[in-house]
Amino acid sequence: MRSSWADAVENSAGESLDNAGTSGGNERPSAAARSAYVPPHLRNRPPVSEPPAPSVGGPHSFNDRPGSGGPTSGSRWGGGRTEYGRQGYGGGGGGGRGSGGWRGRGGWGGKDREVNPFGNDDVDADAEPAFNEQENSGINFDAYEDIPVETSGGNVPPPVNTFAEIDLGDALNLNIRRCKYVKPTPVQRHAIPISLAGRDLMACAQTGSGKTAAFCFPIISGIMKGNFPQRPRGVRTVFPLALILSPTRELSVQIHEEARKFSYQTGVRVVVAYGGAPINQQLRELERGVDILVATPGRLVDLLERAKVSLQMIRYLALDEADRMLDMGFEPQIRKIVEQMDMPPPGERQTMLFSATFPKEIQVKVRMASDFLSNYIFLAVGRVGSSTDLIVQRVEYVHENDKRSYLMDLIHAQRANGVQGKHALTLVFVETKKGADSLEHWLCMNGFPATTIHGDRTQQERETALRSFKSGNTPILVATDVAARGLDIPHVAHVINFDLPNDIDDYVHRIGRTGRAGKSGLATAFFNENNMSLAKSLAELMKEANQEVPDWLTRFAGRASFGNKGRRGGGRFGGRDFRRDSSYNRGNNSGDYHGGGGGYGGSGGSYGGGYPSAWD
DNA sequence: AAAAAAT
Repeated sequence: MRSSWADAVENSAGESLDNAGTSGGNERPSAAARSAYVPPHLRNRPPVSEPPAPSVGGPHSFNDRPGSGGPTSGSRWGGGRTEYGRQGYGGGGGGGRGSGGWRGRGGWGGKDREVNPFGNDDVDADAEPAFNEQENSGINFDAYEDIPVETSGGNVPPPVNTFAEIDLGDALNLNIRRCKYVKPTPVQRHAIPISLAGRDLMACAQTGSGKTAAFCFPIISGIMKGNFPQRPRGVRTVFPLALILSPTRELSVQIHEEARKFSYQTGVRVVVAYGGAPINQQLRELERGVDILVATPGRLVDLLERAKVSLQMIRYLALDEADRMLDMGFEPQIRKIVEQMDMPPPGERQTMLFSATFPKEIQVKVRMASDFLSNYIFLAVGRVGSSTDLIVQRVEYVHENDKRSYLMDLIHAQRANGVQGKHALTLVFVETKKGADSLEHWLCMNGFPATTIHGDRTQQERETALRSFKSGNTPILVATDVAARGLDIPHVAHVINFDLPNDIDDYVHRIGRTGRAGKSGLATAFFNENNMSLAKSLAELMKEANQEVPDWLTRFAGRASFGNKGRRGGGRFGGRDFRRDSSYNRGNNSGDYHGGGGGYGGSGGSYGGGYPSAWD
């Protein structure tokens, strides 16, 4: 009954933007309207009219590598980009509030004016934003109806239904309109009031559901309205008020781009710092003043050790992809930043942890209740577009040696169906950096325009590859897990797990690169004997998302001898508050959380032993 | 075991 590869791709690719699978949908934009959609983060770019004509040099002509004859975008620091570091605009400039900190030195005034991150369609801050586009927000809100929401902790502020209900301030409200956000997504509805109330937060919301805005809005609003002590001047150290950490450089860049839009003409300045790029330009940006610093951990530690940045004025700390930030590889760095530098302790700062997944092990191991958070609220918003029916998930048994030929079938089917191109991007995940290079080379040799992103490439190559993919010039991107989390790439129609990850959470994040903003997508996985440890959790995840689970996978999942772990308390939500798990409210663990960090509010008693665990 | 993240 299951159809062939080619059928699978044809069927899903043709409808991948239409078969959202939810009821209603009568207001879904037409195909024509959709193709006119320009995602927020691309609206300030020069229009990509036509891809450069492929040079006659063969398959490599689409490659973005140096000397390959592909499109040559300017490098971030090579002067090719126009949206950064423009000088000589004359004086004036925005600055919603004229007090305090670096603004005393001139703020946006002086030589440079704040560059409009919304591009040319927004000529004047006072003018009515252009609302003549077909789409309103790019978000399919039909997909967000009846999302299960779980909150726990004491005195949880009630959710809001509109942005108007929240007093975020005029300047920020204007930017929300410029972003064409008409109403908050579920995670925003719940998280923003919690955050505005000053509460710490651990938030689980599925991929593509608007987490960035959920933590940016309260931070920007708080900085605009807050009265902060004058920050030291005349020293070469800068004192940001907010810190946003993320696990990859590209994600930090993306968060920075979003945050710049949200903070446009609010007087709040956002700066990004990450490795692999020359530090001097980042230092110059910092010295011009910084309220919100977006950074990757390594570069931030470097800046702290050089005393270029001090965290002693931090009032807001946000960890995006927080479970990744606190896993084995990152935890020491994060602890150093959060606990061993000059950052104020929990309670004196507001801490927000966001992720689409929150394995219980992370919550427990790091003991975030007492280490990172103070009297926090746990929020879980059911997955939309990630492991729901918004993403059609397929898994096929493919031996290692057959993978390339299967991949070729998939891509051929897409091309034959005429859906390859700018609006049907294919993201292929592999396990290793070498594997990524090798597969990219093979695809190019076979006439398929592919590029690759992984940690062995230079930062310039990585960013060029991502741009080339996003623009559709190179509609196939081969990636390692560096691209698994957080990246918002519109028009990814198909995620292929050429090599499956070992961890089901990584799978969730990977397939979440499609089905963004309530749109649907397709995810295909190649499964073989090397992936047995994933069988049980994968089968459970797919079943939970109403996906068709092949019989052979169900059989593998049932064999305990494979050391299957199952889904670690994932359940209907992206995660759950470990405080609700009875096993952590008994025995020697309980003291860590009830006695340690000041508890978690008045309703704590209801989480005593014996709480029925519907998810374990 | 691999990937990511400072130089």
